[in-house]
Amino acid sequence: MSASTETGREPGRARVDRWRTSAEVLDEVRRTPGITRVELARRLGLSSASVTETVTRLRETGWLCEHRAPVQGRGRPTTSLDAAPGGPRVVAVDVRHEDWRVGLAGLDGEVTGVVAARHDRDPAGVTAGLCRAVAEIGAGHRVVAVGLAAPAPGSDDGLVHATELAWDAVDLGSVTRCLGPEPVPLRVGNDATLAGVAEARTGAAAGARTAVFLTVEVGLGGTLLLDGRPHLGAHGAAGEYGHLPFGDPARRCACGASGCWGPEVDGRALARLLGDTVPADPRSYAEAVLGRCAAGDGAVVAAVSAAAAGLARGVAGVVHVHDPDVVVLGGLARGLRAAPGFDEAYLRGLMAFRRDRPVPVLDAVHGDDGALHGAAALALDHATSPEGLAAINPG
Amino acid sequence: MSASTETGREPGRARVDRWRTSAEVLDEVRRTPGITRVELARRLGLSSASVTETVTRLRETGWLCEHRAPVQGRGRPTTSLDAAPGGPRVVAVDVRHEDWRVGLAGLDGEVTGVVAARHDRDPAGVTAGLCRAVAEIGAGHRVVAVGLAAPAPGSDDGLVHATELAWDAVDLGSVTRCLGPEPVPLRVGNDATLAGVAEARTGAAAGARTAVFLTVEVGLGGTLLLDGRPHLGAHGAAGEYGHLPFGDPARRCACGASGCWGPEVDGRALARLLGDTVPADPRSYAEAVLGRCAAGDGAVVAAVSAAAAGLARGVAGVVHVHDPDVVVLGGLARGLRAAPGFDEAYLRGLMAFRRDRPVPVLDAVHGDDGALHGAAALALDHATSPEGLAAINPG
DNA sequence: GCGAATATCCTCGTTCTCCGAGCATAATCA
DNA sequence: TGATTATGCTCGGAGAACGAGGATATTCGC
Repeated sequence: MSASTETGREPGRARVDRWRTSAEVLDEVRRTPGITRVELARRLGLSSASVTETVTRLRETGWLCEHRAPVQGRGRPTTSLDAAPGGPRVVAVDVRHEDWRVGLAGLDGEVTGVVAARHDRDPAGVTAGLCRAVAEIGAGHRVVAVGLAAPAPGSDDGLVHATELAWDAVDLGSVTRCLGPEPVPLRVGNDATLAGVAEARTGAAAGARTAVFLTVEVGLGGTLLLDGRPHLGAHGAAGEYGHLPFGDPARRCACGASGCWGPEVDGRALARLLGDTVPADPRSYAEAVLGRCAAGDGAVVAAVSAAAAGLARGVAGVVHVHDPDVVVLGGLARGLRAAPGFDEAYLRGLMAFRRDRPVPVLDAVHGDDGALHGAAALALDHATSPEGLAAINPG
Repeated sequence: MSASTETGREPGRARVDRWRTSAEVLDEVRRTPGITRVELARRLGLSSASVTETVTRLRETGWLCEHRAPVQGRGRPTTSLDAAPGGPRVVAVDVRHEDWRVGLAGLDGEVTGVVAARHDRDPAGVTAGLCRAVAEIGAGHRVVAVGLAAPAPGSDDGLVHATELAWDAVDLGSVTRCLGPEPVPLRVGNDATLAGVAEARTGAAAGARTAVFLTVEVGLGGTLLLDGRPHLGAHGAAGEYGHLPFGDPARRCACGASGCWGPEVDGRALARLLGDTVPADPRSYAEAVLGRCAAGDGAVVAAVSAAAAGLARGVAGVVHVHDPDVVVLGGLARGLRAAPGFDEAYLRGLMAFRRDRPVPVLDAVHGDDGALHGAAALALDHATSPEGLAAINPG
């Protein structure tokens, strides 16, 4: 409806469609590295003849390599498929409040050769620095897409609106132009969203059809992941779990509403519970408090437990709405989950029928690299889509 | 992972794939009845040659009919596509607490010839009655699928687990066997979910990419709709919005948790606010109260407004999480939305940046027929999918 | 150690979708 | 009435997936 500008799709459906099976094969290999040809044929419902054809093409285009699979029993041994070492690459970028990082990833999604630098939030400076780093990292590789994580909603045109960095519409499109004369597509995603994507692909929620990722930094954010893809909402603003009114209705939130969940579980909440003044940097304040909690400071333990209970109660509510396979907690939420009282509060918040088999609540495994790894996944998603493959392989 | 039983998909990918474009065409015609061939080609990126081929096939298989489109200007006039009058049909069934209804629908989704009867929740009796009604309504038509709405989670095997009807695993598969020797697929969906589907297809949320449907009966339920498809969750238990802890944490809910939203906005909440005893039938009690509210009874208006404010506050929270294009309210929620104070409480509950353009909150338009219409949509979804079309058209 | 059994891979000819080009058709405009 | 314009139809070609059958590489049994 609203995409009338994008529908100038010239009749080239067949050009794209011929890569559809290849895209599905690459998806399976990403999901299950080392998958055998036989298993691949079974999952996709392809005949062995078609697998031969498709795999041959993906080997010729550099994506896949094959090697003998360990023999299982009688019969001719099959081969397993993996990302080819010299294959196409994507560049992953994570722009954070005070620094940025750039890395390189292949089909397996592993980010290597990470380069980092601090920045002063000056758009021109950041752009120039990123350009250099991207060009340097991508040199000698066939870079087919760039994924970028930022404290900003997603975008495909390179315009980044990051209010936290005071960036209105900074054009980061030039970052891809340093890679060569050929245009390289750039995908931008929200950092918390992409951290969730990383967990859903290769982290604590790997394999989950429905997963919820929640992270506490300053406030609380997250994303609903369906088959590893984040639900972004109508305007890319979904996932504001921190502004569910689970808290005290009398307490105003900086967002303009009241009773918000986020300010009840982060560093500001801990300061309030401990009688401290509002911390300038709630993130590091909270880390310090969690450290004292682990050391066994009685008053601190009580405060952290109170925040943890508030977090747990809300997680139960979120479970009721989404019915996920798993809930993954990132950032400070991991520390709160470890606090005494979390599990009890979680069970108490669940509907009775769920208590026998409560939805698992797990710690994120990507840690600080979640957004960067998610950015690589975002770029690979594009590059391995039928559209992306068709764009890379003309003719 | 868990669907290892279903993967016995014999290499027949091509058999199914050849109907993919046909399925897309049928989807477009459902979305936009009377769509022209030119517009169709534009949206799907098809050449006119391919449109000719696909439309010819869908005319020959009875799905579509064509007639001259009103001329726009110069040039050869195009034709518009519609559901063929004599085309394939689906049967829609809605099983409710005390009665059931059965109707017939074509590609346009309009349910006609509805037959209804009361029942006593006896599985055998209901099955027999439905069988007769389905056979009678389907007689003389080419019925290609049956959709069934029930107060139960979805299923594809005909086994219905409806705790509210005290049905553990009632097999309604026989309902489709009355239609003839050929097996007809049966799809079962939750009634509230399907009411949401109906709104997302042809109701207040038509065209929305992301929509939220919330309905208040006894308690509060709903569903998140993505491109008209409900998010069911890992176990089909998603959408328990009524058990988000938006309410008073001191108030225990029958579900086992506390502070649940649902009991704060339904008939039980109204009774509490008015100082009445807990009503035996909260649904009809609430309707009576809403009637007195409309009549202007002061105390009643205050009570209804309080419940409406609780509903509105929670709707704002749900908006923050899902960022929908629209929120649709069904059941008693419509009455609450009309109460004084709803809009103000909704705006107050929203994050400040959303208040300039608040996500619209609209009344459901399908009324009591939502679940029945959604069941028809569910059946049509299956019948017009590539798999469904391939199953109907052998060879 | 060697043939039988087994499971997989590859080759070949067929089928079917979608396409582009060119022509046919049906309206408006002058 | 003919020029213009937009659309539909026909036809041959490109390419994906398939089924069948032969080739290949392993284990099993003796």
